[in-house]
Amino acid sequence: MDRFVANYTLRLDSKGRVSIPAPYRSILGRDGFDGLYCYPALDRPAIDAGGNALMAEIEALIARYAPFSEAREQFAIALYGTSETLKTDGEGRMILSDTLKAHAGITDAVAFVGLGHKFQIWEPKRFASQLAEATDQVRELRKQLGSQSTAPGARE
Amino acid sequence: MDRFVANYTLRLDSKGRVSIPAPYRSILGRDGFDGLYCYPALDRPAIDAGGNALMAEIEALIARYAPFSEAREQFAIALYGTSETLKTDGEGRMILSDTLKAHAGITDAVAFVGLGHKFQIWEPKRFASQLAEATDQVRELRKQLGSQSTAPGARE
DNA sequence: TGGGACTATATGGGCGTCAATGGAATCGCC
DNA sequence: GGCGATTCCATTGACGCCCATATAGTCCCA
Repeated sequence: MDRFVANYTLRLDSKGRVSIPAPYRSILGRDGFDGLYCYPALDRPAIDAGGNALMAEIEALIARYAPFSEAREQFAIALYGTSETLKTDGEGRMILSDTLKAHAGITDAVAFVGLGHKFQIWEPKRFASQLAEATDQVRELRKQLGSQSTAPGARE
Repeated sequence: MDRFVANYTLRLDSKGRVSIPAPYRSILGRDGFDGLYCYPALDRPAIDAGGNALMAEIEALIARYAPFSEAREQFAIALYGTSETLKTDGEGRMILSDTLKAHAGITDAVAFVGLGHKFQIWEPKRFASQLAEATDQVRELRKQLGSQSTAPGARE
């Protein structure tokens, strides 16, 4: 299966449009999705985005609960209620809603970050610091790993 | 299959009319439903609404119980008995009945909230707090899922 | 191997159409 | 003949769609 990888930083034009990186577009195309399915990430100032694969994932999560059950309604409100299917124009651009931009703190540029089956959209500066933090953590973890004689396996 | 997603807040005009969001209208149209099937949500200050798909779901729910059983009668009364089929005007607007507006506490604006196979209509402020609650619950559940070794599609 | 043509991607802008909303006009029932 | 309800028309702002330009990477060919 195709995966979203790498990261790209692109600018919004005066009308708030952003090009979806061409590599991502072709993956979405093969996924058979016209447009872009996205929603605010739960505990990060970022936007989760993808195609049918991502939507199926959300659906599976909700489908585990019986119709009309309390839990299902709550999930549906939080997940479907905040999801959007953005249209793309002939040039492969989209327009982020104000809600999404506010959640991620996006103003005039965005960073697309591939996460495999989906990708995230960040405000570039926030992504940079997020990436630095993640890198630090990995570096720290490597130090610990390096001092061990046996293969990793222990958590923390 | 098309799903109701995202949320839109629209205002009632002086005659109590509200536009049904265009994306929802097109889904209802494809569903082959003229008008809007709706009823007060069972345990929330909101209105459940949809088309043929929603009606079929309710029918399936009721059909699970034996004819003339107490449960079936109760469900039928609660759901069918309170359902309404609202007409839409040429511009895709509807007029909520006083009963429905009272149930949801609606006065001069409403929030349409996509839940996949159906959507709900809320008083905007109430929806905001409900959404916050639902999001917290999902976030909490995701933590639990994240601690499992085989996490099903958890929302990042 | 270096240069030039070509292609594709990102970006900018103009314009027509549609959606949301407001109000007027018409029809119906009492 | 009122009065509410329904249908029709008007406005405005946003959005979709189209075309233009630039820049970078690629390919071809001398």
